Parts: sequence; C-alpha cells; structure tokens
Amino acid sequence: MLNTATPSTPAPVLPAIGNAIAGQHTADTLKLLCEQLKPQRRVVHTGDVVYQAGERFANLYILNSGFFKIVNLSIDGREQVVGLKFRGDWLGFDGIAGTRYACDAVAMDTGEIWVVPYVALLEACTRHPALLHVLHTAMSREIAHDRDSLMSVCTLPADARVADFLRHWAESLAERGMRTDEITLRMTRAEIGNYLGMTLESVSRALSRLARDNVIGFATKGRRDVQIPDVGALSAFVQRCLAPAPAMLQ
Amino acid sequence: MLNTATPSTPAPVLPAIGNAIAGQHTADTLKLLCEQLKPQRRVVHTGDVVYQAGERFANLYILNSGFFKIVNLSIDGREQVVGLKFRGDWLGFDGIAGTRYACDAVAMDTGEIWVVPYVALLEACTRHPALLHVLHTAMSREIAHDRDSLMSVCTLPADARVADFLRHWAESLAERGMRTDEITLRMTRAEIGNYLGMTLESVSRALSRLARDNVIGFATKGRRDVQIPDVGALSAFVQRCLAPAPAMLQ
DNA sequence: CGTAGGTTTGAGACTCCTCAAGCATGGTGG
DNA sequence: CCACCATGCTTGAGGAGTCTCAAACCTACG
Repeated sequence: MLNTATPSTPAPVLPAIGNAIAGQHTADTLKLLCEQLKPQRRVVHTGDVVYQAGERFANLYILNSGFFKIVNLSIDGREQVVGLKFRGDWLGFDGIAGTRYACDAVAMDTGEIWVVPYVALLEACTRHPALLHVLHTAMSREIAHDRDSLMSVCTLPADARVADFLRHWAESLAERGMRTDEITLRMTRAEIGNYLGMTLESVSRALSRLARDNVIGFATKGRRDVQIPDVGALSAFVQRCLAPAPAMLQ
Repeated sequence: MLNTATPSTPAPVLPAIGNAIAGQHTADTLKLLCEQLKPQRRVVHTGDVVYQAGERFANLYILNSGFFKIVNLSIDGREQVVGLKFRGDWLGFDGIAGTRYACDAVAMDTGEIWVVPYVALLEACTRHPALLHVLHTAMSREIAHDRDSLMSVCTLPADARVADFLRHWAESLAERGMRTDEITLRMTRAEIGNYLGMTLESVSRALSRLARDNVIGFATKGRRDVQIPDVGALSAFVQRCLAPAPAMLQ
C-alpha cells in the first residue's frame, strides 16, 4: 500500500486509435476551472481519504491527476465500491443533498485534487455562468454513468462484466488522452470483484479466460498490468457472452 | 396497460408511523418551484413517454404526481430499468451532459409533470439562488440513490433485494406523506426483476417467502397490492438474509 | 365465456460462490 | 544477499443460489 514513485498521470499520449485531440476537452475544462476558481491544490497518496461518509459537506473536489474510488457503506457493515474516478472527474456530489457526505472517497494512487468550497463555487457561477454548466455536466455524466454500471451488473454474466469493466476503463483513459494499449489496474481482484458484484476468484477466472481468448494480455512480470491491443475485441467478447450459441457452425 | 381511473397520488395522508409533517418538505419544495418557474403542466397516462433516449435535451421535468420508470437501453438491445421516480423527483438530468437524453422516462400511472426548460431554469436561478440549491439537491439525491441501488444489487441475495426494494418503496411513500401499510405495485414481476437484476420467477418466489414469513401480506384480490404492516420487519428480513446462520439455536 | 397477460410453483440445469491449496511477488530483517 | 513473511493471484472441486423451461392458475377484459 505504499506510494509508487511514479504518479499515474503521464504526459498525455495519443490513444491507440488516434483521435488527435483526445483529452483536449478534459484539459480545457480543467483550465477553465483552475483559472476561475483558483482552487487550493492538494496532493494525495495511495490510501488517503479525500472525504468520509458522515463528514460535514463543504467542498467539492476536482481531480487533476491520480485515480480514486468511491466506497459506499451500509449500516450493517457492507462495503461496496460504487464508483471509480479519473482526471477531470468531480468528487463530493453526494454531499450536497444531505449536508454530509454519503460515502468515502479514497485515493488509489498518487494524485492531485483541487479543493473547491461549494459556496465559493456557487458564487463564482454567478459571475461566470459557463462554470455552472460545467458543474451540471459533471453531475449529469455521473448520473448517466451510474446507470450504465447498474445495467452492467444487472444484465451481464460475470465474464462479460469484467470485459465491460476493462472496456470502460480503457475508454476513460482514451477520453483523457492517455494510452490504452497497456493499462495498470491499481485495484486488487477483490476490489474489482466488489465493484462488479462478484468474487475475486470469479474476476481472476474471467481475466484468465480473456487472456486465453487473446482479448487481453498480461505483462511479462506480474498480473496487474493488462494489455489491451484492441478495445473493440472487448466489446465483441461481451456480445459473444450475451449470445449463448449464435450461429456456431453455420 | 390501460389507465386506472384513479391517479396514484391521493391527498397526503399520515404515514403509518407518524411523522406529523411527513411530506411537508416535498410539498414546500414543489410550491417554491411552481411559484418561481410557472412551469407548463402536462398530464400523462400509463405508458406515456416523457422523453426518450436520443431525443434532444431541452427540458427537465418535475413530478407532481404519478409514478415513473427510467429505462436504460444498450446498443445491443438490452433493456434495464435503472430508476423509479415519485412525486417531487426530477427527470432528465441524464440529458444535460450530452445534449441528448440517455434513457427513456415512462409513466407507469396517471400523473402530472411540470415541464421546465433548462435554460429558463438557469435564468430563474440567477434571480432566485434558492432554486439552484433545490436543483443541486435533487441531482445529489439521485446520485446517492443510484449508488445505493448498485450496492443492493451487488451485495444482497435475491430475497433480500426484493425486501429492500419494498422497504425503499415504502420509505419513499412515507417521505411524501403517503400511506405505507398497503401499497400498490404498479410494476409487473418482470419489471421488478429487471430492476433488481433477477428473473420474474425469482421475484415471485421471494414475495411468496416474504408473505409466508408474515413480513408482507397480500390483499384479498390479486397480488399486485402488498400490505406492509411494519417496514422495520423488511429491514430485519434483509439482515436475516445476510447472516446465514447467526445464533440459530444459541 | 374465452382469451390474453400476469403470476405461482416445480424440476432440472447452469452459473457463480465457497473453501482450499499452491504459487508468485515484493518487502523486511537477519 | 537471502530466507522469510505478507499479500495477492490462480486454479480446482464441490455446493448453494439462481435461472430456464414448463405447466397450471388467476384476473381482467372483450
């Protein structure tokens, strides 16, 4: 659980399938926010808690670099990873409604977050309406994505869920202009399984099958790094899982 | 699938376990919105589509009465109920980010919605900042609730999921000042199962078990109406499902 | 009164979980 | 430097839970 020396946000690199301006949108938005809000910057390391369930809500956080998980806790002690956040994402929306945060936000790597007091943000929005739309867009995206997660968990078998998880991860990186052909999962199998509603053993088996089918590859050393030569192959794998025996030997 | 003659929002009635001002918060918020926004009112009937995935985003909708489902659609044709909405809830947040709605919103009963053009809402917010906080609260609640749904699906066995679903439904009604001792499920078993990530048969079996354990009851005629004498019993049932064999016979 | 849609219940199949063992990796201290 | 340990990963065997398929029932409606 110690910090790796290298932060997880290398200089943006072209994604495998080249959209030359990939990541530009994220970068532009971040620039706007930084200029308008002059946020306090805070460096976090693996395991650092950005905010905690029950803590009084005051700030939103914008992720400039690093990688974070959102963990929901139930009264009876169940623990559930309900979200994963990358550069450009916001943290803390869950706190607006109840005056207290509803879950934990934990860094899974070294990174930098921008602290934005909610009241200061609202004030800035009156001066600069574009900010308000950026905020709403971020919340809207989160709502839409949470629904997609629910659909994945509800409609996909275990193997497809893992494939879809990797696909989404790769696409998130691509949107931010980062390379997707080899990604480093900074989550254990147990965390992935928790997020996807399955056991760590099932995650491991799913990954093994994906590797056997050459949909993904493993780096020479260790199995934390996953090679994704073709993101489309992951989508195809998902479809194959959904069609039990399509036109097998047609 | 025809409309029932009676709309689903009777005059607010005290909830089973009396919080004398239950529903007051919802009512107050709706009053504020109505006064400030003077929204266009629209009556909908069972099956009416409020908005559709792909349709150009322009409006948000506030639910004054009735009962609605949010349906996500995947490219490959999977269909997933990802949300249920009651009086006081908002519809359409998913459209803000992408300029188009990301899912379908469908009425499951006769009801009334208030149409609020997004740009008009923003304009009104500059004049009346309290509106902005109401909007953000609504979005925040939605985010928090979506996460709770994901946790339910990921961590609870089938029976507990159904119990938790009923508990949440009853609490939603209670918050709005409606009676919770006998509720009418306006969803088929298939829809419930889809929402909870299980088959209609499993839902049916779960309900039968809940009835056998006297956690719920069925009305004399038909099995659409569910009696919930004690919402706490549903929570207890969920806990019992989570503790496989706790202190069985000491 | 017949039909259609929704529900219940059963039996068998299949997926995924549980439990267990063995292996790999990386850090620590002798 | 290497033995040692902790942690995480993989794989197998067996079992629990859920799904699939099928039949029968019930209710509403024409």
